[in-house]
Amino acid sequence: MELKLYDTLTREKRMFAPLDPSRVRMYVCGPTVYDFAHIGNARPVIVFDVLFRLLRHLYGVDKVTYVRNITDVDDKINARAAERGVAIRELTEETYRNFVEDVAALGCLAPTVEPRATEHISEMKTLIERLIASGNAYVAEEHVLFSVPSMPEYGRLSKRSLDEMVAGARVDVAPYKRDPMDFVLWKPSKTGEPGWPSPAGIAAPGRPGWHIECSAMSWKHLGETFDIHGGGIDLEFPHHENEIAQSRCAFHTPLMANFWMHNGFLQVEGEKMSKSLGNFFTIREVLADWQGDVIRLAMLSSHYRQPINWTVKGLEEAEKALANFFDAASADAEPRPAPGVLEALADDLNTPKAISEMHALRNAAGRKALAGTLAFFGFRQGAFAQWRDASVPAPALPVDEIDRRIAARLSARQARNFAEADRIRDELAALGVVLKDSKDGTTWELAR
RNA sequence: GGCCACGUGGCGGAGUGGUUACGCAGCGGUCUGCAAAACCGUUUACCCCGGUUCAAUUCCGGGCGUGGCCUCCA
Repeated sequence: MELKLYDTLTREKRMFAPLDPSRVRMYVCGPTVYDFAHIGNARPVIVFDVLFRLLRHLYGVDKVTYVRNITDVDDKINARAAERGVAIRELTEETYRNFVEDVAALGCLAPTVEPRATEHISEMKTLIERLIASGNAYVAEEHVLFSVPSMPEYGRLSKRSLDEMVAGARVDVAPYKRDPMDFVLWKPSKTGEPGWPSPAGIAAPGRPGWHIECSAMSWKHLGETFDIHGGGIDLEFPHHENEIAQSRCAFHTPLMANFWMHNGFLQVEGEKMSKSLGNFFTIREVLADWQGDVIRLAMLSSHYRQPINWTVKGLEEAEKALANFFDAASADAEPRPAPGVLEALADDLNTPKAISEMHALRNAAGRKALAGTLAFFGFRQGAFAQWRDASVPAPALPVDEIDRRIAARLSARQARNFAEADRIRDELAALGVVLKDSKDGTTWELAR
C-alpha cells in the first residue's frame, strides 16, 4: 500500500517513505497547559491519531514513534497561575491530566512520548549555544535572538518573502533586534517568573522562547531530522517556520521534517469560534452532551485540510451514522480495516471517502470488514451504546404495563378492531414508547 | 495594508478536463389492516466574470465572499 501525504512545504501530495526504513517518526505540536482544551484543539489530536493508527497498521505497531509535546512554560501559564493563586506546576499538571482525560474520551491513543518543555531546558540551551556559535543567533540585552537574515530559506514553508513580511508588519519592533523579523530564543525572567540559568554567558536567569522547545524535544526524541511534523494551520507561521530555521541551522541539515502537515481551522455554526460570540466550547463541555465517538466521527467527516464547520446538526448526523455502523457491524471483526477504507486513508487521509466506504459495507457481505474498520478507527461500540441508552428518558410506564397494553392491542388487531389497536399504539407513542410489528411479534423501543 | 487558503445540490461532504460520489433530509415504491422499521428507486450542484480547450465544476486570470497568518492563539 502506497501512502500519499500532502506536504505544506512543497504544496503537493507525495509518496511517503520513512527516512529511516526501520522506523517512522512523527512530531505534533501539543497543548499549552493553562486551561481546558477547546473543540478546535481536538481537531489535530484526532486527525493525527488517525494518521498514527494508519502508520502503525502500515509499518507495524512498534515501528512508529509519535511525539506530542506539552508546553508547560509560557506567559499565559504564568498569568493564569497568578490569577488563580496556585503554583505553576500545580496548574500545568492539573491541566495536563484534564487534557489526557479529554483526549482518551475522544478515542485517541496515547502518543509514544509526551515530553514536557521544562524537562528539556538543557537541550534548548545546547541548541541556543550552537546557533550562536554558527552565527545564526546573537545576544542582546540578556535576550538571545535568532537572526532571520542568516537563514536564506526562511519563509519557504509559509511562502512569504522577508520583504513582504516587513512591509506588512503591524507590530512595534523591539529596539534590541538587529532585524525586525528576528525572534526570541531565550529571554530574561522577571522576579516571580520561572527561570533557569541562562546560556551564552548571560548572568540573569531566563526562560526559553516558545519556538525553541519544539526543536529541542523533536531532536531529543526523534533526531535531527524526522518524517512528519504536524499541527494546526495557524502554527505554520511563525511557529513552524521558526522551528525549521532553528533546527536546520543548528544541525546544518537541508530539512527538519520530510513532511509538514497542517489541519484546517474550525468554525462553530458558520462563525469564528470566540468567547465574545459565546460559541466557544471546551472539549469537556462538548463531551457533556455528546459521546466521544460521536465527536470523533463528526471531526473526521471533513477532510483534515479543509475548514470544518462544527455544528449540532453535524453531531446529530454523526450519531445517526455511528448507530447505523454499529447496527450493521458483526461481533466477529476482521483484525484489519477494509481495503477500500485503507485506500481512501492512504490518499492523504481522505476520511470522508473512508466513511463513505464504511457506508458501503453496511450489508451482509461487509459486516466483518465494517467491524474491523470501526475498531481500526478507535470507535467503541460499548461506550457509544451505553451513552445512547442513557440519553433516552426512562419509559413513563412500567415494562409489564407496556406488555399488557401490547397484548390488549394484539387482541384488538386479531378482532380486526383496528381503531382500538391504533388508539393503544398512539397512546403508547405519546408516552414515548414506539411499537414495531414484525412477523415474530411486536417489539417496542423508546422514542429518541 | 501584506501574504496564504477555501467557496460543490435543502444540509453535510468527496472527487474529476468529457462518464454514479457518499451520508442526512425530501419524494416514490415494496412490505404492513394502517404505521414504524427495513429494503429498493429517485429530484435539485459545482460563487460571479473573462481566458485556454473540441469540451471546465475541474486549468489560468480578475472580482466577490468567508477564514487563517502577519500579535498570545490549534
